Amino acid sequence: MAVKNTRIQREKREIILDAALQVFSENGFRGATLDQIAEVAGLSKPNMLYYFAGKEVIYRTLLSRLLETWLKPLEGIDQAGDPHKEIMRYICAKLEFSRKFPRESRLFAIEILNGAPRLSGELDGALKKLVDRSVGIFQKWMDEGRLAQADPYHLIFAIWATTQHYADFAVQMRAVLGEKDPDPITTGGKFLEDLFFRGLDPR
Amino acid sequence: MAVKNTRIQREKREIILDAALQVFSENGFRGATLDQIAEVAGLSKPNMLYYFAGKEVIYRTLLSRLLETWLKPLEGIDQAGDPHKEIMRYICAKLEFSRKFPRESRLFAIEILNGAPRLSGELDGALKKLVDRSVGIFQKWMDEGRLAQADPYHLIFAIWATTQHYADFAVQMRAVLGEKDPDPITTGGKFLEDLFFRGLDPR
Amino acid sequence: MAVKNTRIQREKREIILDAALQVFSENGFRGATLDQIAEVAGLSKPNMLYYFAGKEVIYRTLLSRLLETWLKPLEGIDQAGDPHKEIMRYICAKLEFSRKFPRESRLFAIEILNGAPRLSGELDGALKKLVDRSVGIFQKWMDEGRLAQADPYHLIFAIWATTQHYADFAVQMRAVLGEKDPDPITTGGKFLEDLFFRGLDPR
Amino acid sequence: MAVKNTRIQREKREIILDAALQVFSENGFRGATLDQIAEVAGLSKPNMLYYFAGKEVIYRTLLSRLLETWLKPLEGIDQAGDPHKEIMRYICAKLEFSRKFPRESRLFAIEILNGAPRLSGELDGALKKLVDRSVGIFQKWMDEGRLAQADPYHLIFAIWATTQHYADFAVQMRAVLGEKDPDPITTGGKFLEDLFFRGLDPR
DNA sequence: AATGAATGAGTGTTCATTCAT
DNA sequence: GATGAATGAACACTCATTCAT
Repeated sequence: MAVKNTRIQREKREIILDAALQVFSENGFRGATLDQIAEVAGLSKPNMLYYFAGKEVIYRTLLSRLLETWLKPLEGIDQAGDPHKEIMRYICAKLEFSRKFPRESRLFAIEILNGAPRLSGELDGALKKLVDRSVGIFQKWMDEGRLAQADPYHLIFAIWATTQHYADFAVQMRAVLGEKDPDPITTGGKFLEDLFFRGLDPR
Repeated sequence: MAVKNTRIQREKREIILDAALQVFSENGFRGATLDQIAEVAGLSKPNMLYYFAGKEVIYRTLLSRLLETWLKPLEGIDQAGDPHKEIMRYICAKLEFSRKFPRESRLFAIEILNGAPRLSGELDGALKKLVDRSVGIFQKWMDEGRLAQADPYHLIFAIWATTQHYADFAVQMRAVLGEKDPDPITTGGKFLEDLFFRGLDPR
Repeated sequence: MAVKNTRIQREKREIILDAALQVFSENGFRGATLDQIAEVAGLSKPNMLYYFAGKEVIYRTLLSRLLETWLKPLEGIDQAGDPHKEIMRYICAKLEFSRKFPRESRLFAIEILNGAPRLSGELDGALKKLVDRSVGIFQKWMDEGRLAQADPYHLIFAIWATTQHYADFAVQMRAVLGEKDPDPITTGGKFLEDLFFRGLDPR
Repeated sequence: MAVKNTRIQREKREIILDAALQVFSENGFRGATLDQIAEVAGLSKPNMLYYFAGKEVIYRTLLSRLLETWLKPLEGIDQAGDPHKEIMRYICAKLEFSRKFPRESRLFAIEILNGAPRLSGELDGALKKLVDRSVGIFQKWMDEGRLAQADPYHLIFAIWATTQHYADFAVQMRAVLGEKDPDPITTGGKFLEDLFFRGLDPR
């Protein structure tokens, strides 16, 4: 079936993708079933398959759409800006992403953990290009003495790791923190500024 | 039938658990099949089920065993030692874990990402207790001015996030780094010392 | 709703039946899908079902229409004519049918092979009557010494078998003949005259 | 699962193939369902799939096995023998095949009718080779004046067509003959000798 | 007259688990 | 201890048909 563009088509497709996000992010690709997705979406299974050709298609649509959103903030780093502010802006953007879109973050994490079988092409392509651009900016800043010398690639990895952790490992955080911290992401934001720009050694 | 403890019993159980680790860490609980595990283990499926009552049992055995290993290094932090050295020792221990046991790390990550349905009890118990102990040490160091003030819980989260990232997101790292860095974990170790103890602001 | 008979109605019905012939003759009744037929016909599936009540109806319409065409030449055998010429005329008519309407021939063959579940009534009726008429003519000719004595029923079967073979087993023929015979049906016509009226024994 | 060769394996595989022959020959590949086959075989569907990897495998196993049987008699034509007797021996062998294995004949016919999608390789290979051999013998006989001149390929086609007709179009024969001929194949054998070796022209 | 949307009943296949030996 | 055989419950996907407009 050719993809139509009527209002109802767009709406239903959104509903399905949202349901799919829910289910896939909880169980990964193989762990999710179309029955679950259809139930969450409030559709019959065949009706759902009227809008998407199959499980794989739903998943890939979800992933590629997600990758765009996921990469957006990285483009926003401005070489002309202040390094400290620019990096904190990126960290905060990532934390907000973890707050608002934890399911998307988990879906992405699961895909990578499983070896990114349905994403590898895009990782080598779009992602690599964007990372290289940011790395260039970081390197420039370091060369100009506006940023401490440190491996720029691993800096990006560290930002990703720490910020996504608030979405991906939320269950563990909650288990550890209990009731102590009702808003770990906000606390985390402050902590990360301390960590990234002051370090742990006392002054 | 009670689980026996003959040598052959123990050996076979080890072989099965190792195979299960392989398979579960690649596909998660639902994505793995007993057939795969049995094949990797070199046993027939019914024979495997002679040693473990079912899929769930294999998985849980694996997880709880893993949790022990996973928590060990945390116990090693010595309040009497030098904070910088102690924390770096822990970071390096975790990085080594990522290097030597990436499958274990991924298995653990997948379980948490899926909401830790088969681990929640242990997270609230053993893990929380051990974290609280370390947090106490960090807090003490901070109070004594030997460590910069920063949220000790989030410090632990940051250590976990950054170090485990080298195992869990290895595919993504390789896609981004290409051939540039043949040994990201070693580079990462140096980077993390820079990051954690010097920060990004230039001096 | 009664079937109307406007020009457009008739035209659309023809288009559908032609598409159905195409698809049914390639895959049999169960192997064909309404989607395929609708696509070949260039109609939407519900629109197609506006003209025919269902899959079964399309198939039966096709079959009964086919049976008429299929039986026509048999009526043409003229008792007053020359036996040799009359029979060869029938054989040639059947061969032409195989040349021009191989899909119809195959559809018919598949239906019979499957036990003629949707045709049995018509076989006992119209077909039997017509065959009996021809058999009567053959018998007469034999009684008059104008045709060699041979079972007249099996004579008809042999004509059917040999002539339809050129449509129904065309794939096999092509596999066997390769490029040797670009026009097997013409060669077949000559061969069949040799076979039927001279036999294989040398004179 | 590797194909085992225990007694029970062989027996069950035979039972399944027999059931499959029954069902496939009635409905063709797409028309047949594994449920039907399993029921005829008296097995559960998954159990059946323990012995054969899938529908396609069952079908292909059946076909290739059938092709062997089907080609056997063709090898038996003896160049040193009497042409009339040798050909009649082949015709009778084929008629016996139609009598004893009508389901096999129909399965084969349906496959060819559908364009031989799962047999084309074998048609070009084994079949063609064997036909060419027989054609050589026929041609020799004709050159020696021991057989009337006639296209040898089409002679084979005519033999196949007329003899297989007794299996493939049995339903139609019964409809036409009614109760008149309780044993059409025997009658057919006599008729075919008349037809092939005497022709229809009166002497 | 036409079509987008919807669905119940299949249909081939997988899989954890059990049975029998 | 070990394995071949068996199965119920799923699961992804198909399809003829119906509904609503």
